[in-house]
Amino acid sequence: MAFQALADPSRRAMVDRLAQGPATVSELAKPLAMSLPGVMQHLAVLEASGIVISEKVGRTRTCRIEAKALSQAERWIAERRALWERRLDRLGQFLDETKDD
Amino acid sequence: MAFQALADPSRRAMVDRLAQGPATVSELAKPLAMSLPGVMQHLAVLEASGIVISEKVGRTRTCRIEAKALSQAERWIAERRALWERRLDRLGQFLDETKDD
DNA sequence: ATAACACTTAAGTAGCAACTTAAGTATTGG
DNA sequence: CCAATACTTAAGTTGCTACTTAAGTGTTAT
Repeated sequence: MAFQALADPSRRAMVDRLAQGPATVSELAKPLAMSLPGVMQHLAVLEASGIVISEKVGRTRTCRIEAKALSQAERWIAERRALWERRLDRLGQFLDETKDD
Repeated sequence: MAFQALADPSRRAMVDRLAQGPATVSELAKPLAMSLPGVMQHLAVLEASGIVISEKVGRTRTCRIEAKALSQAERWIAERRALWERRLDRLGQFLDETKDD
């Protein structure tokens, strides 16, 4: 669900902003050429994916990044890439070892 | 565009398979409960994102992972996470340094 | 030649995703 | 109190996504 969440440019902009530190919904919305309900919907997707957590105090909701969900997505990619690159390395090694036949 | 590509479970399954090594379109399709044209469309998305490269020889098309595109997506996440975690570290440090006032 | 194989193209459809506007609910400062 | 603030809910629209089937195009084995 994390990749789904990161697939949208507006949501990536929100994550980008939150990487600098917590922000309110309005602060997230400000740079986004979009209505506030639109931002809320994106926020809901980010929260459902576990990438963002928010908490309401008084009338303002403050959002922050949950690093764990980001790590998980990061690791998914890293594992596949590592598998593939290890394969390429073995292939290269094999070619080197057999090149003077 | 990479996150968009990785957002779909069928496409992730294809990447998963390709991480083990190159495969033909039919091989990718086999475990996928989907018509071949459906698989072709997913493949097109993966290729457009740069995550997969394919080459046709004779009547078979062989697909493989392009690690560069995966690294790029991985780094996008890593950078944001690092930024956020560095922030948390600074905060923890600050709290430690001022805890005996 | 011709049949089987491995895609490929085209065209259509159902459902989802990303918005919108309008109206509503708590908080908070004056 | 009441107006402004900061979201929140509901409902509708539009466009895109993930499929499908049907009908190709080359390639290879017989």
